[in-house]
Amino acid sequence: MTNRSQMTRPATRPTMKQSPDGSAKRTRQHLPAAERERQIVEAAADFFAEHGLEGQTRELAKTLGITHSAIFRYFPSKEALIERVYDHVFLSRWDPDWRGLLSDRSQPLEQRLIRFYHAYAERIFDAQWMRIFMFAGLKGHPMTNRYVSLIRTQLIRPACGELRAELGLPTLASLPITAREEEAFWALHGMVFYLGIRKFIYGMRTQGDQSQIIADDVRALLAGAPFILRAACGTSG
Amino acid sequence: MTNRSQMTRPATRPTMKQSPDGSAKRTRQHLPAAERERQIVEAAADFFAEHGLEGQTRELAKTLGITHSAIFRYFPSKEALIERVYDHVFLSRWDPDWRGLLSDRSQPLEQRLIRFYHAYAERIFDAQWMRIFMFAGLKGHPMTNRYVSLIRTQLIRPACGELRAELGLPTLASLPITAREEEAFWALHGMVFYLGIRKFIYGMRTQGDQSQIIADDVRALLAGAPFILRAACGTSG
DNA sequence: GTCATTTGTGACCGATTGGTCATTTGTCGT
DNA sequence: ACGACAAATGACCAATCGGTCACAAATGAC
Repeated sequence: MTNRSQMTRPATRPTMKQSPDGSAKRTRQHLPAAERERQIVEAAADFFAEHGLEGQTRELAKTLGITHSAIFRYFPSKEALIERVYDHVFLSRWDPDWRGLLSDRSQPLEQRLIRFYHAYAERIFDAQWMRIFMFAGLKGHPMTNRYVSLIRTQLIRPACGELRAELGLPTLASLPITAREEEAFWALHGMVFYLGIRKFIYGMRTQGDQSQIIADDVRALLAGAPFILRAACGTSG
Repeated sequence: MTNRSQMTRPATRPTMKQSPDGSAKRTRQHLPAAERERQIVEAAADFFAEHGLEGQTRELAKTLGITHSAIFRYFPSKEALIERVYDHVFLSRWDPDWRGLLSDRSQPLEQRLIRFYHAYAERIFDAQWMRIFMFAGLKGHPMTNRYVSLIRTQLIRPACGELRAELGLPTLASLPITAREEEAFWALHGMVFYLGIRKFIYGMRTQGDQSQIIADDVRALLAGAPFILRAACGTSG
């Protein structure tokens, strides 16, 4: 479980008051609405990542030291809270600069892909992202489709174009992209993504240098891809 | 959603009786205990695969045309039913012959891996397997760990040994396996597995010839693996 | 300090949940 | 045809769920 929440959340532990009998007792704490809302979303992201989207609001509230009624002051329904969690976890974790990085022909494609997947893994390899994404996918949430489209238009297809250029093959504009060459880069994506699955869904402890592994993955694919692309472009299937 | 259940389940549609007023009315159906139990497990596999392990027993019962009380005649608790579903879905979907196939040096490793992953995909690429496995993983069920161990001992490590043999590198017995070379084959596994994720978790419609894709994946990895293995064996890291 | 504002509480609601059990009803041997 | 046994039902239970609301209690402006 990530500790990001505890690190970014300001230290607002409930004040303690001394009871007449001497026992410490936490008093009710009133936070500014905006701050409390932030806290709830962040805590909900951790909570739903761990317990699934069916986790109870009462238990979530307990991790915040409030009652579940308080949550409904900020969100009209649990579903609305979950949508906010989606936004919080997924929105703008995709760096628009990555699109430029992939097309930067001043460095070899191998280097670009290694740099990209290094940065990408850095962004999405945590329990919040990986697990909530899986929960959402299993639930059939449309967010999943939006994400897949993003990957295809911003990563897979550009990468196909770049590899064609590096191999001196026709451009995507002149020769339509084939399913087979798209699949080559989906394969690379799967290699990296599966690292995250093993770690955050299977709960395997990671072994080996992740940067090394990602670099190996990229090099392996680029070693085999020329054969695939030349065949795919030749037979167009 | 797979139709396997409907195909293997015998045609035992409830008998219809004519009511006095002329409307058709289904009568109560008494099945032999063993047969009903089989039906419940198979229906539960489909049901939980679609709705998740938190799906209600009442709804599951509805798909069988019985009441949820009947389920508890055969299973002491919902949890017990789920365990039975795990067994039904996962047990003996791993073909022990695969271990021999991987070590059959009468054919090149490329062919062996392609044949293996073709058969493997055939077995696990359905909604029951893929989705229930993900649900179980997210839940932290120990079955996941057992599965990963199986893959490692029966697939990853043997494959590493075979590739070393094909490249004329030291045997696993003489030079310990490294995390880096294991990761090479986890990468291949991830490529194939991610195909299933896209199809059954993301709900993407498949495009392209799956056999072709798997063959491309294997060839790509084997094209890049020699570099990885030689480096890993040389530096032992 | 005082008081209005607004944050948070706790009791409550109705629907849903897994699970139980006395009763009903199909099925099969005779 | 008929009884005995097993299979299935439906009413019921207690716990849990998301959500509401009247009220209590911090907080900040003055």
